[in-house]
Amino acid sequence: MRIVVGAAGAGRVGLVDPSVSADPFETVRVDELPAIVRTLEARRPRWVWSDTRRWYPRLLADGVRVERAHDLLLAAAILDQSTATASLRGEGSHARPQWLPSGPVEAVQGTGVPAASSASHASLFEFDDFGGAGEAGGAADASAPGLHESSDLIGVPVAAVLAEHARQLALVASSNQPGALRLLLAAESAGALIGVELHAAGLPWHRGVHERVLEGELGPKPAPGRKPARMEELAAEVRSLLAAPAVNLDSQVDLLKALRRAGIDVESTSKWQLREHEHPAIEPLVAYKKLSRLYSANAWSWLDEWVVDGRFRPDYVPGGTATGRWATSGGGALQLPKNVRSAVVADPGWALVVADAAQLEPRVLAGLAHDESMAEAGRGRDFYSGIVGAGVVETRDQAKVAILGAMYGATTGESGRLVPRLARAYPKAMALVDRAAADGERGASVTTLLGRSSPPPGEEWRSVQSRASQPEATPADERRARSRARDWGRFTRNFVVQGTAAEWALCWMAVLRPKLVAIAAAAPDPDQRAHRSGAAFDRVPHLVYYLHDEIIVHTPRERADDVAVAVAAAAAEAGRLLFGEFPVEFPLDLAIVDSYALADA
DNA sequence: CGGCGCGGCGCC
DNA sequence: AAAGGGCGCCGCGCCG
Repeated sequence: MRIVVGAAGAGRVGLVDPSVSADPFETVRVDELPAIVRTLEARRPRWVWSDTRRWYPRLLADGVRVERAHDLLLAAAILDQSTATASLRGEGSHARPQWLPSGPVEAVQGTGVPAASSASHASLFEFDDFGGAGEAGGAADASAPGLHESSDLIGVPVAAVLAEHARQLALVASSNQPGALRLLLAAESAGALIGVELHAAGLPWHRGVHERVLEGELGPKPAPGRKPARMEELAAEVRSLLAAPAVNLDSQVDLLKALRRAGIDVESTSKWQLREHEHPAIEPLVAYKKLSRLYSANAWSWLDEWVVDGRFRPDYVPGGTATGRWATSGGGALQLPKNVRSAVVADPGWALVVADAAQLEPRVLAGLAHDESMAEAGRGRDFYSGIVGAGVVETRDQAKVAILGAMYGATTGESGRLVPRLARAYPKAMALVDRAAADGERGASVTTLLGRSSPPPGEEWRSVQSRASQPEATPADERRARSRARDWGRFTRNFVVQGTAAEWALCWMAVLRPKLVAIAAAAPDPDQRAHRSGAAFDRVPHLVYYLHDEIIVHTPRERADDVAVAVAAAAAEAGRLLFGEFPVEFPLDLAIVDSYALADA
């Protein structure tokens, strides 16, 4: 059963069961929505709405979780780009509606939900009607090129939502691969629910532990306007050793001049170039840069801005990148330096189940290409050792750079030299990525296993290519065109692997999520008040972090073993959803820990 | 003053 | 050790 949700006049929401009628079976005030959703959820519907990131925080704030959704915004971004639907879209009934922003998925402003509390959230439901007054008029603005910060898709009339849902179902049904697309849209929509839940739940963050890390590396918190003591010391040392008493180490231009005057022949100030030179100033300079990064990105001001009541709540953007990986907006959640991860600490009585998929991308490639030899190398624990065991290369490090080189399109260095050996051992896998690169080089789209397609190259790219094919093209034109073509080919080569890996990860989480709910239900908490008070995650194991191929579940300690079993089972199920009975394995590195920092050990 | 491109670097 | 793909955030420095 599906229930389509949309605006139905001033301050009201209409609920439609499309299998029965196009007219709402229920119309409620917006503040009544959580209650009715909670009731109807017992029938396990798939909720169809314009934009999960607009609708779901308001429900979750009242403690209402939903199991299934269909996110029209994310689904449209996939369907309107996919080669699987290419022959159908565009005209007539397949035209994308004007209320649906085109272009990449962007951050939604103002979805931040305060820490779960029992306060009334009625005010969170006040939305502008479709085309109504105020900034939300963007929804009715046919010229709107992208997703305006102010556009508010909860104001779209339920009839328009229903029509778009029908359009999408028709596109899927008449596509080249309806089964795969259905799975992708379900997984993408589950990801949207999870993204909102990750924000609402927050990552448990221990300010004291974090501050001890900072003091250990940087020294005490500096006074306003000052830099940390350890950075000042290193800066003074560098200035002295470069004989450049006034150089500003934070200025790339300034620093580069000083380095060259000191006889260090570098073209940039990047760490890897510096490391190729011998000079006493280099070690303290690299140390300064590392501390500078920590100080500006993840130190005291980051703590003040991002950690509230012991939780880090980044804004996740499911579908935020071309390949289907997520992005985040603010907080840098996907770039947390390893040395501050010790601050991720389970609540008392709780544990963290940390799991990452070992060598996910090469395994996905083996499955995509149906390369039995490559899958065989991954059977068991360590994929790279399997390649060594098969006699393809001599060392694990070689296996790793060769595989990365094959997936990223390396042409030079050790990686480039090793790739041909990989190609001889695993011709099917190599042919798949080579084909993806060749498609990209001629400007064609490539498509993941489940049907997400790469964006076309831009106008500028096409004009560079067409200029090079003119009779009067110069050798420089041709070189430039070849170079740009190969750049795009490296993108499409990686796209199919990275994008399909993102699909695996979405399926992993989508399968896991109801298992976590079931674990809580199987051993109900004696104290039920927490649920009724509106806190969605009290006593329930729940996802608190997601990083491309890695997840963290925060769970009552006595449920941690069950959670670990569920996480592993979900990984195996995800493999079957994508690759059926093809024998590619997806082993996890999994740990039950109090602190994220302990999961690496 | 804010906006933006860039170099650099954190993560996968 | 970097190389090859995907990102976001920071400070700097230039621009209007």
